[in-house]
Amino acid sequence: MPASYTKHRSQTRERILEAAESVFADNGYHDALVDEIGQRTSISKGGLYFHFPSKEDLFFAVMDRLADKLVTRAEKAALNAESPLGAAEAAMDDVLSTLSSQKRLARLLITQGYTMGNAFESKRAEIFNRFARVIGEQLHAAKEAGQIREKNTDLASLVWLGAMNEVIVHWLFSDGAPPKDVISDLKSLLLASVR
Amino acid sequence: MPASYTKHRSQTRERILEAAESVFADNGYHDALVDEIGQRTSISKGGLYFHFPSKEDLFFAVMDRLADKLVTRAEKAALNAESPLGAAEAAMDDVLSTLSSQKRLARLLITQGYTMGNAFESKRAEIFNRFARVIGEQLHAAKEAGQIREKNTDLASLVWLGAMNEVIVHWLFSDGAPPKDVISDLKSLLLASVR
DNA sequence: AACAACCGACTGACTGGTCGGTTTTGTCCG
DNA sequence: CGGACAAAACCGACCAGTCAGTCGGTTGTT
Repeated sequence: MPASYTKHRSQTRERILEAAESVFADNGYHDALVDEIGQRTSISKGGLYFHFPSKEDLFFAVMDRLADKLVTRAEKAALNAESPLGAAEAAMDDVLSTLSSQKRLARLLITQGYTMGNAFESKRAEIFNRFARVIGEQLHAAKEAGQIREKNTDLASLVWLGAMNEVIVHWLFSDGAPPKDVISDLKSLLLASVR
Repeated sequence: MPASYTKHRSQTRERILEAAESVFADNGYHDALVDEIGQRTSISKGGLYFHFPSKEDLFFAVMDRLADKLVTRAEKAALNAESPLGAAEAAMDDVLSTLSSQKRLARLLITQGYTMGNAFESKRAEIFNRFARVIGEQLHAAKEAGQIREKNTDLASLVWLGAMNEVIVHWLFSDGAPPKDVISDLKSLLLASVR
């Protein structure tokens, strides 16, 4: 296979992922039509199936890509903090700010996968564990540094994540305030929980 | 319509709801088959549709019934506490204990509805708001009583609920500890968050 | 008789995935 | 350079399974 193929190949893959993200975000896994992804990319169904073996694979690829982007951003934000606890705050702050301006992606990340059925559970766990680890590592470091007194940092990171998740869901489903508007209140609640 | 009809009618309705709960819990809304609910009740599909106008209506009826049971239990548990904050704890405790022994129902309540697609969002919001209100009212009372210093009790109840939710999901998807095993640690975390 | 309750074969819309064929791209060699 | 060959990339009509909901008919109750 000539080298120049691979370049074009990955460009097309990216184009498909982009369109698929959009279609999945709007309709959820189940109600998303492969044909619609085809239309938005101007690639026929057969062409799509040349690049991805199944709708399910395509969806997982979309989710992994999205999680990568968000986790990478959050980790970078955490680097600029001067203390472990500050880093945990910064990561949280970054995720909530980012999603606040992209409601569709927030929906995709948090709820649209469930429409797939039970097969989604492990993928959801995988993705949320990645986020939990980012928070959890910082909380653990904060404990080592004597910055907080909470011992069960794994549980604490679950609590933080759950709180973030619920705030987002409330925004999505009940027209609650955008997450970024409650970041400051949320921070003091969660900081108080571990100190 | 003779009176004796209504009695038998509501019995049958109950039988259907029971079976439907089981089938929806195992398979999620989308993958659940109306025919299977028929088999488990020994009522044909046509008979089912005599009692419920659609699969969707049946599902919502199941969810409402489940939420009723849990909320009622939780409210009763809250009554025995001697302080508002104690009542909030008791409600949380009760829900987590109850669900710990009924993994299938926990799944149904927390994730299986999503498989329905976007139409589920408002029902999810409705149900979670009921739980949030139970917690929120107690936290509000606790604030009035000077028992806690947190002002934003609505946000706090969202945080509590989100934390509970995430603990349950972690148990469901990642074989984490059953919620009842972390109740005590969770309590101290959440109490610390508002005090 | 009148109406509730129930039956279950059938329909019709839906859609993921396939596959035989076509077009495009890159390579090799005279 | 050009033209022949192969592989990649793409096409889209079609297939096959699925399943909620329907409806004409039957049974049971008052």
